[in-house]
Formats: sequence, structure tokens, C-alpha cells
Amino acid sequence: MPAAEEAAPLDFIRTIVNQDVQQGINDGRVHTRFPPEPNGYLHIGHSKAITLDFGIAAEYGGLCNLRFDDTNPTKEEVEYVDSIQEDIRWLGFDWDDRLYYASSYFGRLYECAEQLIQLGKAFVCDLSPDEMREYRGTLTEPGHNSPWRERSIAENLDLFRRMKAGEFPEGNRVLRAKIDMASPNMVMRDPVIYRILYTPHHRTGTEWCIYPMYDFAHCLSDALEGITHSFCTLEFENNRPLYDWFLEALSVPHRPQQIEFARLNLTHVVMSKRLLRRLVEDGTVSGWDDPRMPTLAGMRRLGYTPESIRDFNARIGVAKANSMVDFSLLEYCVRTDLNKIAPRVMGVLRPLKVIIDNYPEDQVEELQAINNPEDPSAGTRAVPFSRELYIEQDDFRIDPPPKYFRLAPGREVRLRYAYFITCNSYETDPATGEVTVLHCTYDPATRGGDSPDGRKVKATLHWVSERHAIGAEVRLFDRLFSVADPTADASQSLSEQLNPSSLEVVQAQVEPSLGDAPVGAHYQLERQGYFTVDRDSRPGQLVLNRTVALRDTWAKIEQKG
RNA sequence: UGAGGGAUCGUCCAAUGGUAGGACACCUGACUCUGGAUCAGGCGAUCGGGGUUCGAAUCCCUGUCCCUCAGCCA
Repeated sequence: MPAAEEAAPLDFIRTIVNQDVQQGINDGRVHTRFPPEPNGYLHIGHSKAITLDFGIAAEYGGLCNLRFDDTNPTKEEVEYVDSIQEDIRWLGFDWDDRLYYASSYFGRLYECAEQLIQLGKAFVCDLSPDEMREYRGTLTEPGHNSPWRERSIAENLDLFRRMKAGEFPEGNRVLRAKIDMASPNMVMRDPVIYRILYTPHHRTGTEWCIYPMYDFAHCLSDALEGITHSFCTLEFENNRPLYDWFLEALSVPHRPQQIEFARLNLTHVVMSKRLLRRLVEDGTVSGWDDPRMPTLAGMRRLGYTPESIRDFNARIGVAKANSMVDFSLLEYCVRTDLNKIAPRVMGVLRPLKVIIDNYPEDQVEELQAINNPEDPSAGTRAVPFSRELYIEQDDFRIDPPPKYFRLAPGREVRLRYAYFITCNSYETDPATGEVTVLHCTYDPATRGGDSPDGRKVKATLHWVSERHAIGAEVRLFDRLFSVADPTADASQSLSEQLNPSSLEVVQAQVEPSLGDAPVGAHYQLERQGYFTVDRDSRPGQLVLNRTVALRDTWAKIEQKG
């Protein structure tokens, strides 16, 4: 167990697991589970639970099951069970043959319910939902016993069997645990454990018309699977006594331990499935995998790597205090990973034409460029250079401000891996005043980018050769929301807080080596950022998504004025 | 104001009676054929008030603030 050997401090959960293992609890066995409800796509918040559940199991030589918590057919769909598995695998975790469904325990769960009735610990209640709410009491007042609470065991059994047989309409009756209507913990006030639902289930079809509630199904599923440590988020803290109550009441031989941790909150996104679904349904984004979505599918399409997300989770830690992690930590994690692995290429996002007046008309040179300065084994490639080029519009100013090092009339800069060039003149569009063409001269002695006389330039620009470049649609993504917490201010709607420039599309010119780039490949466009090939790409129709921009010192200087 | 939780740099996480530390962010500087990366440095916190102790983020008392729970959702 590598994590335990290091001096690095353990989080509170690992401290508990570590102790349990050392004390030989559960024979020193560690068995966890990741229990998603298949009612939406997995998001970055789930990745915290996934890395915790699968990660701890791996660290202690244990196992982690994947179990779909599919006890509510009205909200769950197969589309989600497929995407969830794909996303977990993509993240780098594996459950071998331990793919389970709460729904495959429906038979045994039903038996447990009958057993509870036999024990006098459950009863069929005829109260309507509204009545039940009234009987439940409030946070400060105790509830009242249901008038149906003292039915005989035989009657309860008969009624429950008839519920199962489909003799009653939906909402007509429920099975409730008989606990304590005066409990200060609302969860313990005779909670519902089975309800009638005639919606077909995505796995069991119409076999059942009664479905167990979460509290009943979850603890028993954990017990059935021999789970030792059952991690969940803070909002289930109040439910822990009920989790334990069911296991105690049914005298199950194996007692899993529920431990709660704080869920992940991230700035500049929304994380609830409800709000994410709304963004999808109202067309704010193109789908669950829109690159601006914090879903794993969206982040994958944006160009995030599994490594970067695992690293992120390792860095945020695990604790019980509610918190909100800064989005910039996520960005740091992708940049760090992509910096190591992404090949460098040159691409001009907003092309400005440059004519090298003293360069021979028809000459083409193949210049050697380094693929990844962080990884010598990535090798080099040839980039074609010719008389007519594109550089970035941002890299030229007629009147350069202070600290602006790039090209301007009379100024000399380096074209990366190519030549030093000096700008002599420029042409403008008479209508708009916009600069249309730059006329430059190059110094043949600086071929490759080095000056034999030791002359220095303050800037190195990326460029592409006009006649060799290929066009590409580049999607410049940014954070979906302009505020840190879009849910903080109830007077502001979600749409009012969207970042108006979360997506900007430009027609770029990129170097020809990108011609056969496969979907999902990661690149760094030098001086711009990290990009990935979108699945919308077609032969001859490259589409790149900007995963994250490079840190931009000049942008900061400029912003400060 | 019932019950259950929680409060440490701007943010996230450590320190479990013994020098409050790390990461991100931010600011300097060095270096640089990416204003990237890297390197060096800096800024910056124990919710308030009492108490115990040689010594308190940690233990005790007290106050404050925040989160969760009144679904036949999970």
C-alpha cells in the first residue's frame, strides 16, 4: 500500500481504512463500490468519488465494484448506464467482472422487506403523500404515528404481497419501516421503504411494480456484496442511522461502514444533474458532451486527459468541510500533463498575411522543428517555408505599446525555426483601416532561427506558409459561466450568468503536418494553447477544440495597462 | 430556532499538545528560438471571547457563522 508507506499525511478516510486494515477488521479486507444512479452523465464531481472508491481499493489491494443504483425506473435510462461505464474506463478504472445492479437484488430485497414485516418492524401504510407529510411533523415538532401503524403482521404481509401483485394503484400504499415518529432525525420517522410504480424498469421490465427506496436498497446491496467501506457524500450523514438500522434489524452477517465526505464543488460551472440537464435541454450547450460541460464526456471532448483529472483529484484532497475548488487548479493540471505529452505545432488563429519581399518567388525550404522540447524522444519534423506567410494578427502593431516585443514597422523578430524578419511597410484596407498585408525582408544568415552575429530579438513568432497551410475550424472554448458560483445569487438566472464568450469559432491556418491528425489527438499550438481534434472533423475539414490556453504573461501586462 | 455535520493563507488540503506547512492563484526576478515550460524569491491563515497548560489550530467552556434533513428522489 504505497500511500500508507509514505510520510505524506493520509486524508481522514484513508486514516480510517488504514486503521481498519491494521486492526484486521473485515480480515483486513478492503472492498468498496461506486454506486451511480443511471439518470445522467458522470461529471467532474463524480470523478472525486470514483478516484476515492477505486483508488482506495487499489491502494489497499482490495476491490471496487461498479453498482448501478437503479431503484427508480421513472428517472433512469440505459443511455446513461452505457455512458457511465465508458467514462469510468476512460478515467482509467476497472471493475473486472464486478458489474452489479441494485435491480438484480430486487428479489432478495423483497424477501428482506417481508422479513422486516414478520419482525414487526415494517407496516403497510395507506396514507396519501399529503397526509404522510402532515403526519411527519416538522424539524421542530415530532410527527404522529400513522393510523395504519398497528396493523397485524398477517395483514401487512397480505397487503404487501398484493402491492407486489399489482392490486393497488400507484401512490395508494407504501411499505414503511416502523421506527420512531418522534425522532429528532427526520429520516427515522417511519421512512418509506417500498412504493408502487408502474413504470417499466430498464432492466427488469414489468416484472416489478413495487420498488425499494434508496435507504433500504443501498445498505443491503452493500451488505450483499461484502462491501467494507461505503463512501458517500455529506448529505447522507443524516441517513447513516437508518443505514445501520436496516442492517441491525435484519441481523445481516456483514456490516459495511458508511463514511461521508464533502462533494466537489468547482468555480465557474454548475454540478447538479438537474442544472446540467437543463443546459442540455434548453440548448444552451450542444449536448451532455459539449466541451463546455463539466461532464467527463464533455471534458474528454474538450481535450482533458484522464491523467490530468486523476491528478486534480489527488490535489484537492478529501475532507468533510464544504468547499469550492478554483477552476484554475483544473487548468493547471491539464496544462501540466499536456505540456509533457502534447506535440508542438504551429497554427495561426487569426491570419495576417506577410510577404517576404527579398525571398525568392518560388522557393520552398523545409525547416526542422522540434516536436516537443519537454520530450526529446518526440523528435523533429519538417515545416515548409516560403515567400508568403501568415502570422497572428496580434503579433503586429502599427504603434507598439510599451513592453510589446512583437512585430512593428522597422522592428526585427524571429519566425520560429525559420528566419529573422524585419517589417518595412504594411498595407491597410482603406475602408476599415485594418492592416491587410505586411511587407518584410528576411536575413538569409539567420536560417533556422539563429543569428551568427549574436544579434538578439525580443520576440519569436509562430507562422505558417500560405500555400502549404491547411484551413481548420478552431473552437475557442472558455468557462461556461462568468461568475464563480452561478447558483449563489437566486435573483440571477443561470442564463444571465453565462460567459458570453464561452465559445468563439475562428477559421485558422495550420501547418500541413496536422493534415492527418486523428480525432482526440492532443497538440500544443505554440504560443496559443492546447488543442484536440474534435470528432466533427472530416477529411479535409479539420476541427480543433481549445482545451486550455497557455499561460499568457503578455495578456496580463496588457490588461493592467 | 429539533437533529446531524463543519469552520486554518484569496482557494483547496496538512499539522492529532511542541517552529502553522504544501499546492493552486497572485506578485518579483532569472532563464528562454513558445511572453510557454523551468528555476529562485515574495505575499498570505488558525471564526470571536474566556479557560487548562511551560506550551493550544489541537483539550475545556461560551458565543458566532455556514451546510444537510420535513420526496412515495438518490
